[in-house]
Amino acid sequence: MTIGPLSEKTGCNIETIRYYERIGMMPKPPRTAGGHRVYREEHLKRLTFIRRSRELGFTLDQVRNLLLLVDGDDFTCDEVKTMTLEHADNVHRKINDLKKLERVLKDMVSQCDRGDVPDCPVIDALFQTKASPG
Amino acid sequence: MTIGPLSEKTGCNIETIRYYERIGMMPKPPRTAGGHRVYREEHLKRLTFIRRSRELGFTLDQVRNLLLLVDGDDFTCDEVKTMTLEHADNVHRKINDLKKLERVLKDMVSQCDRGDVPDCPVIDALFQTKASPG
DNA sequence: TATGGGACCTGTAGTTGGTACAGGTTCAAG
DNA sequence: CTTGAACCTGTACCAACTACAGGTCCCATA
Repeated sequence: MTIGPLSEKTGCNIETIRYYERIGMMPKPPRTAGGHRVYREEHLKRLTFIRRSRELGFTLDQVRNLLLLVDGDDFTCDEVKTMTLEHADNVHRKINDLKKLERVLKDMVSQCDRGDVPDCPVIDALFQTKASPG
Repeated sequence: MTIGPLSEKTGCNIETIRYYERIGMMPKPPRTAGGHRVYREEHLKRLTFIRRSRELGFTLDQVRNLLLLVDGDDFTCDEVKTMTLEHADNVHRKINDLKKLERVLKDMVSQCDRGDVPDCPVIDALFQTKASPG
C-alpha cells in the first residue's frame, strides 16, 4: 500500500501522514527502489489509532504517551484510564466555559431587541472590561 | 502612559500589545524622543475592546471586522448582531460536539470498571475507526 | 519501447494567536 | 552620574497541520 491508499483508508491527509513520520509519530516505512513509501497493516492500525485519538481531542503529546503504553506490552489499564479521565475532565471544563460564554453572547444580543437603544449594546458591552453585574 | 501600565490596565501581555501593533490591530502610537511608545485613553479603550472580544472567543479576524464597524461611524447595530449571533451559533455547536465527546470518553472509561476484561477497553476503542453502535 | 499523466518525492513557508528570548537602549530615581 | 528597571528590535518558537514549488517515479496504454 502506498501513501495514497493509506490516506484514503484512514481519512488522513497525505501531508499529515508525512508530517507524522517527520515528528516520529509514525515509523519510517520501507521504500520502493524509486523512493515511494510502502505501508502495511500495522501502519494502517497505528495511524487509525492516532487519528481516532486526535478526533477524541487528545493532543499529539498525549497520543505519544498512549502509544508508548501500547508499544511496551506492560502498560496497565489504570494508566490509560487515568489519562482518559483527566482528558474527560478537561473537556467537561471546556464545556462549562463555553456555556458561560454562550450566555454572555445571548444576553448581549437580547439587548438589541429592546428597540429604543441609541447605540449598539453589543459594542458597548465589548468596551466594558468585564461582565455586567448580575 | 507607556506600554507597561497599558499592559497592566488591560491584562494584556506587553509582547501581545506589540504583536497587535505589528499586525495592524492597534494603531502605531507616538513615541518619546528615545523611542518608547506613548499611549492615551483611546488606545486603552481599543485594547480593552480587543481583549474583551477575544475573551468572548471572537477570532482576531472577527475582531478586525467589529473594529471596522466601530471605526466607521455608520455601522448598523444589525450587522453587529448578525456577527454575534453567528458566533453564538458556533459556540453552541462546539458545546454539542464536546458533549458527544465527553460521552464517548466516559463510556470508554466505564468499560474499565467491569473488572474482568483481559485488555484495556480504552485502547481497544482507540483502535476502532468509529464510535461503537447503539 | 516510448509516452503521458497521475501519484509520489523533498523542502520550505504559511496558518492562528500569541510567547520567549537575545542583545541592546532609554528613562528616572537617588 | 550611576544604576537597574523598563523599554526597544528582531528573530525564533509553540501546536497541528496545510499548501505549495519544483522535481521524480510508476504503470497503463499505444
